[in-house]
Amino acid sequence: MYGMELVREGQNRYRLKRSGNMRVDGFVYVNEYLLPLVRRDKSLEQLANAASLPGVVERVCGMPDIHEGFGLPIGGVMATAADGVISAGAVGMDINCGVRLLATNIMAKELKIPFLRRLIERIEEYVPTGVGKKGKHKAITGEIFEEVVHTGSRGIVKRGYGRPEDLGRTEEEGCLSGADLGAVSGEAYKRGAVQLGTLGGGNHFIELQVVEEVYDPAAGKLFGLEPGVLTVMIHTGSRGFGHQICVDYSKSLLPAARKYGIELPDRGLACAPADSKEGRDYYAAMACAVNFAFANRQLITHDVRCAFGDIFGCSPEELGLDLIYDVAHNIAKWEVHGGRKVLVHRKGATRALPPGHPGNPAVYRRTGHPVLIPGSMGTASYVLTGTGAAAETFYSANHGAGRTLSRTAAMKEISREQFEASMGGVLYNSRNYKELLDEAPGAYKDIDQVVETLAAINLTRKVARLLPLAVIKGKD
DNA sequence: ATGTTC
Repeated sequence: MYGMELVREGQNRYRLKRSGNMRVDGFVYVNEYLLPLVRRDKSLEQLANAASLPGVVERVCGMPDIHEGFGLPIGGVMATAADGVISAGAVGMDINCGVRLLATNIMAKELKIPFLRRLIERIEEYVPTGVGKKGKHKAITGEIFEEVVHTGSRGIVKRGYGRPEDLGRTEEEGCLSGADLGAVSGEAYKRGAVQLGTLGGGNHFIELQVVEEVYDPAAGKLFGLEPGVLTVMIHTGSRGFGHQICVDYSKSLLPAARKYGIELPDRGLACAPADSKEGRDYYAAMACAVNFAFANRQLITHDVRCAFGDIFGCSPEELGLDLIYDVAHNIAKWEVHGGRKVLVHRKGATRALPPGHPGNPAVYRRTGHPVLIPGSMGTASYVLTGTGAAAETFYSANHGAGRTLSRTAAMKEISREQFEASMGGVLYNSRNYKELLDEAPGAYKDIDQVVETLAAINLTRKVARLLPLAVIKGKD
């Protein structure tokens, strides 16, 4: 359909030149290791498709962890003007899939392997994991769910599941405004109302980690990250609730696009003008799922703190377990870029505001907020900060390692020996390695390469590298 | 990602 011509624009940056119906160019950020990977699937074609949508501004961006998705590639950023479109497929199935990181005041080397195992077993007693699981908190009723989709983390913290300071350490303070449950289908309501406080499956996890290296001691100190410290990373999203909202609106935005005379390059990019009834409805429903996901991670944080308190035999407060930050990886948000208000769709991309930007929480104004990048199970994760130079990506960074094998390919191609070797002794909760093969480190790109690609050209700054000790994955 | 082939 398009030539997919990539022109090198200096180190690690390639321009996807405008052709066909594209309204803007694309920037794709890859190094020598990642460049061949980006051509193995339909990522570039999907990026070009997004660049053809009405109202798209400046450029579409492909992060180093880019891979083929539904509509927009995962690792894609698209910003649209106030008179442009909003697209459900450009946010993704798992709305506000995201990550939060807790810092303890415990030195990881003090913990023996049997103790770590007891810790993850106790966390699993609190947090249901796996596809289709329902929440355990009897007090979290349908009524609370209805409030939470409008108030996000706030509705959870005010009931005692968290600390007031957690809110200021969450993107959007844990609540995206404009949510309206009236825009959500009965089906989505039914699936979501019972899933608060559940981890889910796929790439979601709770991981115990140790700070291996700190690159920026000043930022590290502010974040509570010093070498040897035990951290907890929580990666989950809006579960069946966000999934159903994406499915519902990907369908209903098809006739809407026709109605407004929008030529769709791909059904996966079904969209409507952001300022239309259909577009506003999607935004209102998406915001419900965003708030659900913030609340979900908040409730799980509470459960993790309880589990630590149980196993250490003290109050969780004595162990630190402070929230460092919580970031969204799949979201569309109104932001000001280049002096105008645009709707930034980030799908598998992390907001990365620069130091001094007023959108940072007060506590992180000087450094820029922490940018949390989970690696695959068994491999390192990173904490970064944004830079002023990243204005060209609408202040966005990559969101993880990014897949290199599909789930089915990974199940078929990775042997038990390869799996165990790649895990390097990291504890995991599953009794059967086969349940985890689709998430094996070998199914993902090299996280160090992905992170270095943006850091090398000053689009991010590395703060710390974290190594996994024990991981809880969703399983049946 | 997902009541994973509603």
